[in-house]
Amino acid sequence: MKNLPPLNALKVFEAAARHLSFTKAAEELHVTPGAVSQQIKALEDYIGGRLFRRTKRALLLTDAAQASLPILREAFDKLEEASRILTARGDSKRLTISVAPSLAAKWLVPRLDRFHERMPEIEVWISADMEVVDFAVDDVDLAIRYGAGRYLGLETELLMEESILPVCSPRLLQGAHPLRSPHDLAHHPLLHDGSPDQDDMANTNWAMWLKAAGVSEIDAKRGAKFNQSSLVIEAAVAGKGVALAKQTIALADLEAGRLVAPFDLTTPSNFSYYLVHPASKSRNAAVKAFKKWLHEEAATGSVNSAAQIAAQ
Amino acid sequence: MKNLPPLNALKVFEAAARHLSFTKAAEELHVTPGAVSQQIKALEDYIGGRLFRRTKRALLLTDAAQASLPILREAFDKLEEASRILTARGDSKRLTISVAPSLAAKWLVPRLDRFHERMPEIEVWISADMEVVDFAVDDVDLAIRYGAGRYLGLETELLMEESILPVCSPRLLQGAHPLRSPHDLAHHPLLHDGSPDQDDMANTNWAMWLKAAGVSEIDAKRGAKFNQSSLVIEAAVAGKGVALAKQTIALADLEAGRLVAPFDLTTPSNFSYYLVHPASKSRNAAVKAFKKWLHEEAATGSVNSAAQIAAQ
DNA sequence: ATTTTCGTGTAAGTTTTTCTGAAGACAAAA
DNA sequence: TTTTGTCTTCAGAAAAACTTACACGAAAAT
Repeated sequence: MKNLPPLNALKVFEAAARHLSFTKAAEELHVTPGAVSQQIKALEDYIGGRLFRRTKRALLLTDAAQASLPILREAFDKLEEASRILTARGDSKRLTISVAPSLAAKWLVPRLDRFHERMPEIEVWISADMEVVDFAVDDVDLAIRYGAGRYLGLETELLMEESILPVCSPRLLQGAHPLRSPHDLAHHPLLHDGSPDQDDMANTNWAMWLKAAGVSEIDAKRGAKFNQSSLVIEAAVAGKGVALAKQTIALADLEAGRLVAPFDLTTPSNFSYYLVHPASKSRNAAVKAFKKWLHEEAATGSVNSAAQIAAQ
Repeated sequence: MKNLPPLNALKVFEAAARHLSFTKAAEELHVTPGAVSQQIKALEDYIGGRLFRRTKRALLLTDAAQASLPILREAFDKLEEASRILTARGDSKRLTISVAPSLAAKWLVPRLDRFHERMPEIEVWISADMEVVDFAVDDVDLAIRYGAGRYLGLETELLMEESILPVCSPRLLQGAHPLRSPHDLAHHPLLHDGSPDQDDMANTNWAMWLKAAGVSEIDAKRGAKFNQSSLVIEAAVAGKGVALAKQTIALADLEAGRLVAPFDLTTPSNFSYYLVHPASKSRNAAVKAFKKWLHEEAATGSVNSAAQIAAQ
């Protein structure tokens, strides 16, 4: 019965008309300018006329295009509204995220208010669990996992890489045995990260680190061991010794000055943080929005809003 | 900036919700029920909830889906309106069709009012010309050509096949030498279709026809020759002899009783009618509508509106 | 109570559409 | 003039949509 125009072409046209620039529209839509050009051409073929007057100076809308624009905007506004209604009901605005407790405490939670600012209508539930979740059983929409990136039957994408570095309270830089070189570690307890997800490959334990640093006289087994990365950090903040910490987990305390990195020797981890979810969740609008935000946070690095704002 | 839902899925949902049936929606959209089911599922994944309650008895809308529906309808109405505005300007509502004069006179023009009824906003211009059009030069949107279907660089699709049969005025069935068998043709002038697009392969000229009918004693060269198929028909209607006519061109006069087919011997032509246009026109809404209508007319066969209505 | 019919759901594979990447054309800015 | 920015075009790649084929359950028919 109906005779609807090509919808995606209209969407592209609306963006191009708003910016009066194919390039800008392409950016907004996250496609190449060529794709925009082709969609506009398709719509022009469909209507049998031009939408833009391509003058030497600039891009101008034809009268018909100009006239259609307000109506088009209304239409898209209504589509968005309809989408909002559909998305808002039931449990759909609750997003359940499964994260390891340390990453949750030291990385995700400190940033979460920024996501809430952006999408106040999405309620985020953090499920911090040492166990690996079963998407089929638990009602989890998205998991952030630290590992090698192989999760069969699930869609996986890299969120950020991890690296390892020694950190300690700034107080340890002064005092009887100030930390100046790796050899000074002899005078301080070592704090070990024994979290179960610990990368058992090279360079994430003190033995490996000391070897890489060329220090042989220190017993790598010395000191306390913690089963969560965040606890290692807490111990270091309390001045209990020098922790070999995950950079990501230590970041907030480093920025706050509660921790310092005494040596300029950071080694990459073989493990990284991955976003993992079942294929069906990949189309979910809330999951998409949260993933996008996570990627932005990971790219920004800092926990500080200021840095976040400056980066934009 | 914007966060639009998947537009095609919304379109499918609107149709499915309106019919409360995936199958009906599939018919309306000219796709299979499976395609509808998948689009609905995609939208359900996107919103993270269900759109339909699948009860044992029937398909019911969820509250959210129900609530979104009126807004969705408004949105699509506005999109249609925008499309109308875009299509209505300039020369876009004028469709120029290139047709051979005989087909124009005897087939297309008698039916054209039915297209006008359906799409009153599209103004159809008939360009009846013996010459084959050059789409680049003439401002032609669509051509109907009689031939073998090979037109390089242009999109081509079969409209209908042609067949050849002898026709004459009903008066020739009575009188001194009534036409009862092909042998009776000896007493009547033969009318020849010498139009330049004439199929030069077998069975479209009297010599071939007579041979096929097993008549050897008649001189196939006898009688008048016309350079347009429609003129042959006119001569036959006027009782000037027996024409070997294209079925399509003769149809209107046969239905009106001005012509009769004295023998039950119709032979297919090697040529057919093809719709031809440049690739860019294939997306044009007006061209699409006209092509669709042409196909329906070709399938219906009859010129009569009554038959047309009955067939629906 | 079976069997048939009808409609939805799912999987695999194909077709169509859309997009990218690379190059070209053209005009404005340097 | 060269450089830069923007639109356009093309072939090929990627993604989306669709078809075909079949499974399943409920309603209708036998």
